[in-house]
Amino acid sequence: MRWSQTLVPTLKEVPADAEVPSHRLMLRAGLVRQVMAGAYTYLPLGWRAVRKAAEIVREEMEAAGAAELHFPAMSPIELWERSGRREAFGNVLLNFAFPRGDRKVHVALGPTHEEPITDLIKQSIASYKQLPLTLFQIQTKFRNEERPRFGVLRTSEFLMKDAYSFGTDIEQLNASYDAMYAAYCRIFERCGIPYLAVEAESGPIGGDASHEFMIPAENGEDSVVHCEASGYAANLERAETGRTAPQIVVPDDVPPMDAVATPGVSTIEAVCAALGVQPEQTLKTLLYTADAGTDEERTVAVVVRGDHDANEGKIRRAIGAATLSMADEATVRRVTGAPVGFAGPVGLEGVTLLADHDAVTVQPSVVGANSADAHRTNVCCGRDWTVETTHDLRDARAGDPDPKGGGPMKVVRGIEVGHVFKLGTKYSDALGAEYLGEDQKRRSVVMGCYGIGINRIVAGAIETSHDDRGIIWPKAIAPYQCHIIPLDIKDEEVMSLAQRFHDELEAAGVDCLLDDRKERPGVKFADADLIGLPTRITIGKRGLTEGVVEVKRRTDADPEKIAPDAAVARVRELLA
RNA sequence: CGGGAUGUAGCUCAGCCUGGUAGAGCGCUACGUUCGGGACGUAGAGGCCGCAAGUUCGAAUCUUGUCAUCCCGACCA
Repeated sequence: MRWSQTLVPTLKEVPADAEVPSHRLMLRAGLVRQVMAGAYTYLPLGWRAVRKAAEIVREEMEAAGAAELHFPAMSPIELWERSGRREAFGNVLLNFAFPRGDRKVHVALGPTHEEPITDLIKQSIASYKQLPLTLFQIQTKFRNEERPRFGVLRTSEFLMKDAYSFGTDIEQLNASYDAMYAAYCRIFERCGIPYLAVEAESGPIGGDASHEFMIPAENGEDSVVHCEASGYAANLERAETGRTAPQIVVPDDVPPMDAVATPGVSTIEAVCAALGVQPEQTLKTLLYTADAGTDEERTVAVVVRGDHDANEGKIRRAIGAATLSMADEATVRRVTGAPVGFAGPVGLEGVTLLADHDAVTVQPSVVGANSADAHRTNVCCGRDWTVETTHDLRDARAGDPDPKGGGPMKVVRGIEVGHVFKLGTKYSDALGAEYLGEDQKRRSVVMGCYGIGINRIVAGAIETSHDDRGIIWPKAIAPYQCHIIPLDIKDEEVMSLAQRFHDELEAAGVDCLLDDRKERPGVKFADADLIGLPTRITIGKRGLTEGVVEVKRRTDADPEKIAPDAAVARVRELLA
């Protein structure tokens, strides 16, 4: 491809709205342009990279035994009502009605495609003999992001590969899941991006097992707890800590507990300022309502150290509740006799009281007094309040012991590029996708679902691979693999050699961008570094008089001078 | 949805406080000189100063409203 025949609007200056490196570079290198918040146009170079990533995904999906199909972006809102996800997605689900004849058609734009595909399976699968089956598609998805950000990393419209597996039982599900997991590893390896497979909560979609594939990156939106020694990796919501229940020891030199007036002081920060203590010397008591609206509804008080964050998933599992939410203000008043901000474990009644492992080692501690505008000091667990045992109830932190015993864990940021999880029968139950088993019984199909954000592969690659001059593309997803720069486009020998390199490389399957603009060398070199194609051939009059052209990788500091006849072979070697 | 900031040429920004007919650099066009890491000169093109209402003889500038974009937080199958 000649530069003059495509559109590569590179930018010398950084657009003011771009903050993260991938966003700035994608704009500067002419890969994308913003249309509105959360929606981007992919220009020729950016789109080529997306297509290359998508093709790798497609190949590996097919190699793993999945068949591609394609859904419309729109589907009837009823489908989403039947599964209960119109409600669950809320404003995230883009949906609208439009007139058709004398009636209204109400559609949703797919944020993912569990509903349409389950409906399809309901219609097409009748027997266990047709299972297992894995289908996938690469499609534009729509989600009304409340806050789009980080350029192309978080948008309201994005390209996603989603695959769904259907099986008769858990064994078939597990086999499909493992095959997808392995395919994902191959995909990210082929794309040349670093990744981490981390244990994850399966979230509102349900299911009982889930992994996220993350690109470690400073600007990632998610936190990953990781131990290199043991290989343990989990996202923050999920990460266990290797802590165990400590012995509760009451120090014998602590004076009796005392009440202090703390008018209007309702946050840990304010308590510390008012009483001159550190957050880790305080305890916070959080009130939750478990299983709201059921017979099992109850109030739960959770005590964690002042500087720690409670983890709702862990609390929910500790008490075996199906749902858990922060208690409302009325409940807090009823239980503690005080407004929000003054709860404490001392004398708290009528609630299930839970404490995190670290909470009982704060001796003495500062806690809320369960009365307005007051706190207690010199509080000791085992003396002034007590629990039978303690649990792991808080978010993991850097330095926490690894549950696999590997040693202190680190917390790193990551960009989620892929997610695999076992759905079970949530959607097949809701939408009636059943098969007839060998035993003559009808059962719901057991499903798994597996997503990859294609745009995120591209943005994530740039986020993790660039320098101060521009992008450094991994070979597999670079828009072109070789950048050919004729320095003097009016010189016939230079130009015909450039064209020859282009044609020979293309014939050999190496795609090339030939910079045929009438620009000064400095401009061409700077743009070449910005765009960051893996290899570059420079052809100049000066070199030709010495009988050489220059070949270099984007990552090389200096070019190598070689005979023109050897250039094509050299480039192919460098790309191999 | 809460908090903060910003909208002036294709891009980065000045001008606004103190109202008087719109500026710079980069980019773009033409010509000349240059020509191996973002050249120089000369001459040009390019602006409902986000939008609306108001105050005023007069608004980029003051007031009110509104829209958009970015950042932090909440949210995020």
